[in-house]
Amino acid sequence: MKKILLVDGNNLVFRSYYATAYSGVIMRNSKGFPTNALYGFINMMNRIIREENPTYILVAFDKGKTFRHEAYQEYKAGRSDTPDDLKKQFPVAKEVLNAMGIKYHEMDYYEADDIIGTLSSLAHVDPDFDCEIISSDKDLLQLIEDDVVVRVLKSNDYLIMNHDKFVETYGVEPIRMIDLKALMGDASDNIPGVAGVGEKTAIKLIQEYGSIDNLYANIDSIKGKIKEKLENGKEACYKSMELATIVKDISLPFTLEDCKYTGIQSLKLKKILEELEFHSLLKKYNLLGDVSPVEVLPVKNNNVIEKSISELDTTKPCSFYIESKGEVYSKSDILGISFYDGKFGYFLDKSDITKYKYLFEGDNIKYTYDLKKCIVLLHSYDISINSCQFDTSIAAYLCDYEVKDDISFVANAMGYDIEKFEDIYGTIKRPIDVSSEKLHEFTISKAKFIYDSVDELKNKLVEYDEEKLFYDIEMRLVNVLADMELTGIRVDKNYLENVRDELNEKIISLEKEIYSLANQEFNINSPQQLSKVLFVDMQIPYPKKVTNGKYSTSKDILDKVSFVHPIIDKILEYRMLSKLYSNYAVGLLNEIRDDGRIHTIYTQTLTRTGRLSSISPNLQNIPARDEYSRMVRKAFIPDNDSVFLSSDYSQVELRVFSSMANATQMMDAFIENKDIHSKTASDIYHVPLDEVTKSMRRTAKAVNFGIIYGISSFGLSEDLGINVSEAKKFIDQYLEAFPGISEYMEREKELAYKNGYVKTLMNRRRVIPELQSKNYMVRSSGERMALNTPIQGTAADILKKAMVELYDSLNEKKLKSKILLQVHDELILNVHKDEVDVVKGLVRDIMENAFQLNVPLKVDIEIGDNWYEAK
DNA sequence: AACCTCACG
DNA sequence: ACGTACGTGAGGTTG
Repeated sequence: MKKILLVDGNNLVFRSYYATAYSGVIMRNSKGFPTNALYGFINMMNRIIREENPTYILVAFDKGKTFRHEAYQEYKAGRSDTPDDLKKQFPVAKEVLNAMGIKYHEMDYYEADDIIGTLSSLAHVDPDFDCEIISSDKDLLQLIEDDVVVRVLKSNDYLIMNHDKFVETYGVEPIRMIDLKALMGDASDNIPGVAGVGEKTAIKLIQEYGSIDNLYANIDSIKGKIKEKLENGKEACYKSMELATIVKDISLPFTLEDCKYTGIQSLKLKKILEELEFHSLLKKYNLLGDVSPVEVLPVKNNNVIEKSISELDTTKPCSFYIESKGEVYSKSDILGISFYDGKFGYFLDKSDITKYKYLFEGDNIKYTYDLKKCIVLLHSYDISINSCQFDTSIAAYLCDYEVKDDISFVANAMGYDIEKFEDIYGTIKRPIDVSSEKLHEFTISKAKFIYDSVDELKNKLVEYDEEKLFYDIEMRLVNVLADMELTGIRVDKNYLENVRDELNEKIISLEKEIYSLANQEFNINSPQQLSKVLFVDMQIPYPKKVTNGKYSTSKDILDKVSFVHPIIDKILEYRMLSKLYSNYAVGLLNEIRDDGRIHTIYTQTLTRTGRLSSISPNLQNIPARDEYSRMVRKAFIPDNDSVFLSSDYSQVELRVFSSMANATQMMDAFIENKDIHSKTASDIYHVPLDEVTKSMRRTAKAVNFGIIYGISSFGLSEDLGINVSEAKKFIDQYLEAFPGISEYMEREKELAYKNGYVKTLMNRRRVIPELQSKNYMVRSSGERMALNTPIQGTAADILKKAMVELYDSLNEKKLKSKILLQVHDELILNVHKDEVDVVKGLVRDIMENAFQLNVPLKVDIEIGDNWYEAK
């Protein structure tokens, strides 16, 4: 069976352009020619060739001059904002395809879609051909047949849509995509659709009526608003249908057989890539040196000469990379370690690690990727790492790359070609046997990437003004976190086992009660079954409007109907206990290591705001709010002769906010050390402080939280259980009572729109592409991120800074006390009994002076014999 | 793998 | 007219 790939070239070029253009800066070569769309396009084509290894391929383009539709004028209007910088790149894209040996086609009067439609239908009738269409445009889904699939491109990966999957997703045949588009329209293709009808309604209508024609034939069976909309939009609907229909029978000057993939023409490609200054791609295609005109070159990673590890010069800077396997790194196996000195590669065999201890402990400059992991991995060999001044994973994180455990993601995002870990070693289920030769080659290619990319990342850190953040906070924090992970926290296993058994008994008896109240047995953990039992079988009224035809069984819904039937409270209790059981009793017990301690792993390069995250297990979400939390928190205990000290920042995010917004009234409250929520209540309700009621304080507290999250009246109303207009009133009163805040928020948003990113007080950056979205929801969400990130991020910066200072200070003073945990605004320390007073003073001093805001920082410190009591 | 639910800040 | 609070991780069910 032959297979032809049909690529929507226009779509790919557009996507590549807008994927990077949003950041505000368009990539250009030294002559100023825009290259951003080409870069993404070529990489994408390269990936398609690599992954699909096609024998037949065709890329279709719009000719952009004349189209079949009368609606051309409108079409053109919709696209007339195509930037010049983008238009210029199309001809070059076609040259590149030529050089890559890939056929492309464009045609007067027709769109790329029509060329693809025609070829797919040719492939469909030809028994020798299967067909795969590649695009992110859902319009093309109408072409799906049993032997025609569409690879729908998503932001980072893709989804294969075949006939069955389409039917499953939309509940109608693929050809009905036309009818759906005719109803719901498509802004990006300038298809109007029926005003007021969205995806949900469209799907429902077509599922019910089968087609547009049948829908209008039976228009009288529809009631209300929808009927009105359909009648008003009838003309637009039929017009849209015409626009949405892809032509499948144009006459093409070539056949499927003519679309053979012929492979790269090296010289041609080299010339174009050089002109574009795509050095990484030249490297990828191995086109750097002399290229013979006939040779079709394979893509190769690494042609570094490997020398014996004993020859590595320990006085020169070098990069190293530890290749390791295993899901949780501190428990994982080292496969080998590579070095690269700018010229040669070296490989250190696992069995020789101890012998070459000096390579890590010398004071020459070193670079690596995920230094914390390296420290933890080498700790068991009794090796420490000195003078590692640059961690690529952290630098890339600060430069807003998406950082994963697998180095290949960052490397490929930066234009280097490193194969994915999985592609080399397979998965746990299906491991691939890797020869020693390959292991050396792959591992060295990673060390080489680290070495080669240092300058580029350093420059970016300078450009973004993040050097201090990088060197003085994040790089120093690596050592602190490594130490915390290695130290771990002691857990009373026996006690926790008792808790587990106790919970189990309670759960079993609750289960019985619930079954008898419901008069049936079912899986309480299944939201689907539970909603049926409650809202269908037992007829408990659903307290909210039903969305998507589904009942939610979440806590806030159940809370609202708890008075209706005693089963509700039982279910809520069951839920709480089973969560406690599986997540915090069994879950934590499974994480206790042989040393009787739990060693969480902190991820320093994950969150979009600068916070840490904690995994395997997550020790940042141990219950704290209700009485049950006592049971779990009591299981965490200090070492012998020690106590826990917990120190948490009081209202740090609000303090940061008031300082950044220069909200003087709120700042005064902090300066005068007043209860902030009561003070807020007093100001928005215009009553004296001593007349603030509990309910007023609760409302004020909710609004304060809302401010931090980037307030919306809907969100506040949900939180307070009031209606939206009341919530809006509170917000208005708040903004009136605290002059400056509203202006501050507008300023922040404006800046975010202008720059495309926001910054914390320590210059941590977050790019917010959502702000460019045409979708109101997505854009508003972006605005909330723009408001929240500087606050949450600055608070994170502050605690990180305090951590490195405290860590150094404890070491310098030779104190035995150690930082064990970080939970976003608090630290938990194991403090030796002799050191309690001095450490308490030290912690307070360092945390409260970690950063100079326009208001004081304040910490609350508690001491206890377990985590519960220290809180 | 995606979704729901719920634990934390 | 949209359909929502910000940032996380984990376990369970379901497709």
